[in-house]
Amino acid sequence: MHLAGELFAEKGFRATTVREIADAAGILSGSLYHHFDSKESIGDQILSEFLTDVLAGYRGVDTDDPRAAIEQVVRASTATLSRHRAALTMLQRDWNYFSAQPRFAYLREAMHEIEQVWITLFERGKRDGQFRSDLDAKLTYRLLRDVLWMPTSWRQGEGGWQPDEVVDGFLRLLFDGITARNGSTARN
Amino acid sequence: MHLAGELFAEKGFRATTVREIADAAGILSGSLYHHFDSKESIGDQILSEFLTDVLAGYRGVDTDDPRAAIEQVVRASTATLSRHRAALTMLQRDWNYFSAQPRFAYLREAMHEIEQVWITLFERGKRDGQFRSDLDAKLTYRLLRDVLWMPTSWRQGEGGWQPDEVVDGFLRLLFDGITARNGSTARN
Amino acid sequence: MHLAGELFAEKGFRATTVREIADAAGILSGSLYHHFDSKESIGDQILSEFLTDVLAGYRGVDTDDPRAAIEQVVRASTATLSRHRAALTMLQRDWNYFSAQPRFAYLREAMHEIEQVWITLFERGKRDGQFRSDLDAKLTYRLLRDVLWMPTSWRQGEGGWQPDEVVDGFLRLLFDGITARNGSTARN
Amino acid sequence: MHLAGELFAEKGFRATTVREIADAAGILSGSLYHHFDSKESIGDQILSEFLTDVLAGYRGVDTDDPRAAIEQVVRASTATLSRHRAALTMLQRDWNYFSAQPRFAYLREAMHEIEQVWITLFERGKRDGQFRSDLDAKLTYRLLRDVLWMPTSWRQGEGGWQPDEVVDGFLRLLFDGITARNGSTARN
DNA sequence: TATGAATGAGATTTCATTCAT
DNA sequence: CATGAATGAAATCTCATTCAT
Repeated sequence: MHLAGELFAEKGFRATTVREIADAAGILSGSLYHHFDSKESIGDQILSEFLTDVLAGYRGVDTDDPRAAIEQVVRASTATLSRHRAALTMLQRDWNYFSAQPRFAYLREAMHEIEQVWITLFERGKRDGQFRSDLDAKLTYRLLRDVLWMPTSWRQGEGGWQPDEVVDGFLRLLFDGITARNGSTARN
Repeated sequence: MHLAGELFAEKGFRATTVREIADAAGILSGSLYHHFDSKESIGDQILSEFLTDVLAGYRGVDTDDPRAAIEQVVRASTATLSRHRAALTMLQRDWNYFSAQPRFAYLREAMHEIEQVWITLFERGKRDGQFRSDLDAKLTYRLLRDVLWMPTSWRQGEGGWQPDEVVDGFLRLLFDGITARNGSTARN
Repeated sequence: MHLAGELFAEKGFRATTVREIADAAGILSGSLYHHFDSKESIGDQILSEFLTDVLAGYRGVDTDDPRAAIEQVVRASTATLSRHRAALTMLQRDWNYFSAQPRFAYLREAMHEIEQVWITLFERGKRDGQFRSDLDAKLTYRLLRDVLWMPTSWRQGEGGWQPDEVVDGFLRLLFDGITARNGSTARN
Repeated sequence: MHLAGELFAEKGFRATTVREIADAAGILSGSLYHHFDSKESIGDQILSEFLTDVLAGYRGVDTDDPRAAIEQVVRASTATLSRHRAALTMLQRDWNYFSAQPRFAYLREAMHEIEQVWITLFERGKRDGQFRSDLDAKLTYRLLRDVLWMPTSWRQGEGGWQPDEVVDGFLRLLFDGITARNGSTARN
């Protein structure tokens, strides 16, 4: 349910009451239970759809060039993430709560698969000589994920940036950093 | 209260019950109220100490060189943030909850002051020719803050990185990106 | 409805939900209301059919000899009860619930009629000298009814007894007790 | 809690609400949870105390003579049962509900131990020649238990019998039946 | 200061029943 | 007749907070 996701994103999963969801849907709280088994099954549905979508994006990479692959992953991620903004916020905010439950074991599995994709790309780029040889693949992934996966709410509206601007700015920063230089390599 | 902060960091502010805090302290829940007015006053105390400390770090910058200043700010932030991991998690997770309350108005003010410091540094670096002239100062700040302010739990232990390694990796990424190049400009 | 009765017997009237009955019938819960006015009307139908049947058995006694009459009543009761196991369990388990409602006033009336039959037989047997003169008719009836009316689930299958074996065992116990004696007076 | 047991006995475990218990105790429903973890833990406490007491009575038999032992068991049972009238009714009424839960596994175990005591006594009496040799020990136990364990509510007040009268009537019935005879063997 | 019983508001969930289609 | 969405009352339970001792 889309409405529920918005509320979970805005107020947090625990802090959002079933009654608030029902109110937003224009029905009584008890009536929600015709559509869902429990509050947690709503969260389950939102999160599992989200991760299925994210993984599909990662698996759709169709190039062997690490730099190009990273660009594809970033653009795919960003698109997916903005489509599932609510789910992403839920995941960030209540990761400890969700990931501790057996029902949500797939969260850890999906995150692990995602990490592997990034690390593999970094390592390949280092062997190719395309990336700095002293790059710590795992550390870099962790730092990146923090940016890419940050609740994207501020990326729309508030700052007035278009999604593409944010992605371009991010890729530029990722490949080249902020230092001025002759002949930048970013942005094909 | 330090114990309370740890619990808030682990389970979230809302999800942590007063009884859990009291249990951790080895007293009964009712007895907590001899030490604190309310659960929110515990949160208030933790968060305000945290932000006071962060701002002190930002105000301690003692150089006019943007690049050096950014390094100082990053190192100071990282140190402060790792000292207040609990507070940081609380802020991230329940930002909407806290920032909506008049009692926590200082949160927005502090965040605004921090943003101004970064933007000023970026703009000065662009004028100096030290940073790329097409850098979007505000966007870059937002992207950076996401990394710097991410709950840092993963940065210790799990990956086995020392704090300095994380900071260095971050600065290197920030200044130079991941692309290989002759004559890196990063430190050490 | 037979399905409903089985469920009431298995889980109790209160604990059985309308949806469970509908599920067992292969329809949706709302559709049940095309067949019945309410959950209680299902209970009403089951219980009234049961008691009608029981009373018919009691009224069918066609001998004046108390001992023979008791045998007839016991055999008739046992047969009826095993045909209405579900109803019997409902009556036992939720007697307080049903008997407090005006709709189910006939329950008390039927039970009273049954008690009168037994007491009359005992008193007649005492006058005849067939039964012990110190027999407390009412107390004996109460003790007996407890056995006869016990939910008979254990009497089938589990122990492997045939219905006749149970009845014979009961009658033998009733007439002679457990003590060994020369020349038993029990049947077969 | 004694009050809760009375209500459970009167209305059934499921049908008794936590609020009714709290009302009876003169507190609010939420306040009950200072004393008990859950409604079921109240039931647990009541039932386990009851069965502990019953088993103690059975284990206290101090004679090898089957007839005397049965009398001891009956008298002990009756005393215990009347002390735990509420628990007994709960057990009868909601046996299916309780015994299906892992938490209440001890119920089945206790009932099994009790059954063994009776069967052993009957078998010994048959070998001694004291009881009828054609007595079905298990069937007789089941019939007896139905009487002894029937909710004893009616045994007080309504009929006006003293507990001893009921026990004596029961024992007389058990040993000798209802048939008139020269020289009864009942009642030492 | 600590205890522990109690409060009272509110959360999630259940369920018999209704009704437009 | 059946569906399935919705109702609304009520049930169990949680939890921050208070207060007499």
